[in-house]
Amino acid sequence: MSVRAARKQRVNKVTVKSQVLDAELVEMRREQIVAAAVELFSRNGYFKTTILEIAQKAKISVGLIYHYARTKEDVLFLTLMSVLESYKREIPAVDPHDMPLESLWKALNAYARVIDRRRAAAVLAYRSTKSLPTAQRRTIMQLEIETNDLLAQRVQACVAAKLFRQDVNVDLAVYQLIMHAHTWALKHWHLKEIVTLDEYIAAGFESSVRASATPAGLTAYAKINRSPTKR
Amino acid sequence: MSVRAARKQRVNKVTVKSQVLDAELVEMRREQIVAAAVELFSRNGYFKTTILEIAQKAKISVGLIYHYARTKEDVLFLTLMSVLESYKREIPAVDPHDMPLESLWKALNAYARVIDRRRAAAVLAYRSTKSLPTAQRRTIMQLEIETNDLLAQRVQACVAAKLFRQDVNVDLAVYQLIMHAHTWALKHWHLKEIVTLDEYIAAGFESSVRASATPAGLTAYAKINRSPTKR
DNA sequence: TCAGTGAATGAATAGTCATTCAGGATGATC
DNA sequence: GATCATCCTGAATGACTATTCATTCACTGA
Repeated sequence: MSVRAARKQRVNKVTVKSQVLDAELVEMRREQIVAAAVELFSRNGYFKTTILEIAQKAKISVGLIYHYARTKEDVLFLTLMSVLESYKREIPAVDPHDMPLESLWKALNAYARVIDRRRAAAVLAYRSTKSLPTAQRRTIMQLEIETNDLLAQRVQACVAAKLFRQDVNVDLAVYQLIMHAHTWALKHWHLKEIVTLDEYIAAGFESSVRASATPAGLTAYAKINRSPTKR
Repeated sequence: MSVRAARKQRVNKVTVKSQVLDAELVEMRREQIVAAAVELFSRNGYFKTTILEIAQKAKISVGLIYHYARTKEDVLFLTLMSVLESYKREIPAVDPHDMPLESLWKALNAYARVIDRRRAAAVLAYRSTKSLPTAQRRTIMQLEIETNDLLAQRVQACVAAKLFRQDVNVDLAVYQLIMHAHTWALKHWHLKEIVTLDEYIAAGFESSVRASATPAGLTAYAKINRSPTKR
């Protein structure tokens, strides 16, 4: 658990109210709405997308959207939550057979690859989070921290195993990894010209290891680097 | 000059037309408008900011804005160009007395510090560039590349001096430095809790050096790291 | 068959805001 | 002091769109 997470404030779970009672139906309809919204928001931005367009793409009426979300902002919130949750979900649980460095490598890989698959959505999060009311924005940030913690645990394990120096700032190291992945989406227009995704991920991991590892850690890294685990 | 820049397409200089003839006046008024716009766009976002608000903050009439810009999008373009130009301007010329690594360090420092001073504006660029018509967006990207080239030259110098390995991907290394600085603005809400700006810049530089340097480079780095140049 | 309930519809409402334009002000030139 | 060029103003226009709500629909159970 990261320093930051340890002293996180209690955040009230922010939920979006629905007029519809059937929970299963609510989930289904919201998925439908969110699927349409992700696409339109990603392509045209939040403000240029109209509720009518979302309704049409989701094949429901304008009015129905307002049975499942109170405002357009609610739709944005549901959309961003769905995106960020998919990122978090994608990071695999720690495989107890894996060495700490391997485990970190796998997590970074998985994370960077979801970002790659949903690049437009990743950019959307940067463009639009600020358009949310404070409470909802905080919930988004909270989710981001929870996702980071999944990486933080693995970095921490590397420190514990003396593969990383004892004085590394775990939180900062995690942020560098996370942002490396985000950058792939944010600057894809340029990066795609100079490296492949695989090279890019490998370069980011190498940077991170070189910056933090002990001699033992570097040896372990050299081993991973040769093995087929690193596909 | 970076690989990318070498094969850049010729980009027609995109300019915003003005009804007013006096060039000096145009510059003055636009500065006035942009100053107001940066503040409002940064705080409230492009779409939530109205032309009326900009006019009031700039202490001119709504109509006058339309003498100096054809559309609201033009105002956004002028605003973003002004921000990015200020970033570029801030990177000092290479001091011929400096060693290559020192020169790179100074550039990163200067860059990260402008970003810090104008954090909200840096975030604005990420939020709003996509709201621009294609031609203008391309001009913005072009300016970003030109700024990166100022760092690329210095990284290249490190390679030439055999302080960095011959096989480093200069363009990629530059992007990591640039994004490190941007991240300070994008994730300031979290980073400010875990490091100071100085620590943050130093950490980014160290990562970069550790990732790219030859043994000679590491020695040179250790020297800089002790010297007072690194304020 | 029918009353009752929750879902779904989409036209109407109510506001907002970018953009225009008819008309002033100022100062230079003749 | 009349004419013209240039700059400036802000009320009026015309679109656009989030949100509402009166109605309709579909189903359930008795």
